[in-house]
Amino acid sequence: MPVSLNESALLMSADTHAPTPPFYLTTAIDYVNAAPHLGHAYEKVAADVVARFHRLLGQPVFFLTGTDEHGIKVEKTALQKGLAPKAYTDTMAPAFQTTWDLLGIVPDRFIRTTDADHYQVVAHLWNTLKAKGDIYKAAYTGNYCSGCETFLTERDLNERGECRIHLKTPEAVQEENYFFKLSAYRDAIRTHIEQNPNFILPAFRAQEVLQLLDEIEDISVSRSRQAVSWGIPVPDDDDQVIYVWIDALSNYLTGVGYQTNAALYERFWPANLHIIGKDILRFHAIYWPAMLLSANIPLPKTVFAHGFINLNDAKISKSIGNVVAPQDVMARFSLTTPDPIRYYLMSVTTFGQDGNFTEDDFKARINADLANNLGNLVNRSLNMTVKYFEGKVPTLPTAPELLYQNDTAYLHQLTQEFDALSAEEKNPWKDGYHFPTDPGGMPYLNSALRQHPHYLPSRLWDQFVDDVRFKYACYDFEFALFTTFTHLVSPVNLFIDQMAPWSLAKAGDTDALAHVLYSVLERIRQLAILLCPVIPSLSCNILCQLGYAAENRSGQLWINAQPVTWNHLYAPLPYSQTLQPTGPLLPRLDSELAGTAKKGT
RNA sequence: CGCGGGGUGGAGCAGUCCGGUAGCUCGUUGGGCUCAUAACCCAAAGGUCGCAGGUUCAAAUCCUGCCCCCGCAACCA
Repeated sequence: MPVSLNESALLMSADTHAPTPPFYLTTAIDYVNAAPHLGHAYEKVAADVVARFHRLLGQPVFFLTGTDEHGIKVEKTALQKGLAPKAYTDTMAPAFQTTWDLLGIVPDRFIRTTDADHYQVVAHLWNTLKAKGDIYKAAYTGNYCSGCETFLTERDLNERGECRIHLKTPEAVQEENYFFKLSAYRDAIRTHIEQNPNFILPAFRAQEVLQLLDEIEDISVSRSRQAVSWGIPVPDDDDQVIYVWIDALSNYLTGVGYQTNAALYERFWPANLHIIGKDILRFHAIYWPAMLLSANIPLPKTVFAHGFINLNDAKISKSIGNVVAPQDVMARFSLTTPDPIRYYLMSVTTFGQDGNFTEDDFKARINADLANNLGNLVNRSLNMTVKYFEGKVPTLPTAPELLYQNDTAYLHQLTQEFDALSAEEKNPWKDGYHFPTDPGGMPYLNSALRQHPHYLPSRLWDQFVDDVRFKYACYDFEFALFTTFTHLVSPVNLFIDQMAPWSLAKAGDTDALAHVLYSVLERIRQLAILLCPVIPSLSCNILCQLGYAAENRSGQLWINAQPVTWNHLYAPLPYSQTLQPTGPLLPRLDSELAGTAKKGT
């Protein structure tokens, strides 16, 4: 049965009527000198979750990620391997693309800084800045290490000021380079940060940037061709090559067709969100806006600096040798879907803070939330429907289209009760995530369920659903997921225990049984949609098991060849739809089932 | 005296602004149920809230001093 959507009638939340403006987001582009690991994946997963969330809201989304391929390190590595730089990066870029593909990350474009249109954009931007008078030539003094044959930065030096690799004090070498008048934009950027509290997130990072601003000087934006030949040439100066800043940052413009695709560019620029690591905040919060201001291009709305994922409390690092690729995790746990990794990365820590990946914690979280709580809920519910209703969605007296708009006595009662709550209880998320509790210590929703087990519809449920949406919109993935599992998934399990459908079946109370199971299946359907930004393939699996023709492709879910949007939350499960149960959603990690799955794959 | 964040039951955290029975998730133990993936539901155990003083009838929460950890200060995702 096709899903019938009547938006105006079915929508419960007024603001889902809000217009759906385009949403453009980017990740940092990865330097191709090493293979992608869990840390790279973290940022891309987060970006993919944001992209899927905004697609779910019905917004046109453009999601850009890619690789940074120029520079001395790539040049040297290529040389060691006996390859031309481009030939070398041609072997590295696909490693990133296939890893993202494996993780279900679906960018709208994968940009490489070696792409032809990017050369065009960088040259254009350079000329624009130069025409503005913001690029000038001056002497650059750097710490040159003859062993490395390159300029070193502070971090390349040890406590004694020596090159960490060659243990030699680098010599101060001077060369003529082009500089960008960064200092000219100091005040404008400070003002912009102060007036736009969402420009740099989390907020404490904005404070750091404001401090940094006091110290900035003009930056060198080119290198001599002898020092670095692998890069985009400076227009009209064969001796100079554009250094990383202008080259790498401008990928965000190239990606949406700046100078090459006016329709795309005008639709999506300025970017809504640059997701970056905390290590490169300075460049995105100061250098990048300065260049854009100079070129008279509107600034991005938000730069979000995320933290790093540690591995067993240690920084992921080649020298420590604890680099773990997403593929390693999938192999270790015989995963057939990347969703556990996605779920773990998004729930392990508050986005913006550092997180920590350990095998034990991974196993514990995935088992507790995805296998036991959600997976078992799906499994037991479908199982009972097969057993008691021959695998078809039970039929209720009320037409499904009316479930979410009928002002039944029950809803009336619930509404009254809800309205009687104090303001604080109605908005449990004010300030510090307060959990209103009944005297038994359970969250209020559970208390309500005890008293009103036939809880379709439920304003409390919708309250939490709205809260989940709000948390996603704020990039608070941890709490979006926490709320989903604690206040939405768990209560459905509780509901089943309270109603004991197996007892109803024995007593032959078919009406009550139908109501209970329909309610449960309908909630499961909603949960699949709510969770799809993070665990799209499991969500798709659930919808398929519920009997829908569902697909997970192009970075979103589809039902009957239509993209799933937030409105689908209130397009209830059709009666009599035939379920297609396929067994446990996700085997417990390290369980016998997991072992079986291992043999199977 | 650089700026900022933090030290709460086994783990990870909330609560601190606006003092008043110490809360959540996971884990552990016991019980229940049987539809289910050793699952689900219920209950219990477990903390002198970094240390020392002070204010107060009352301090995790306010004041003072001290100890420890972490982030930022030109390119490590």
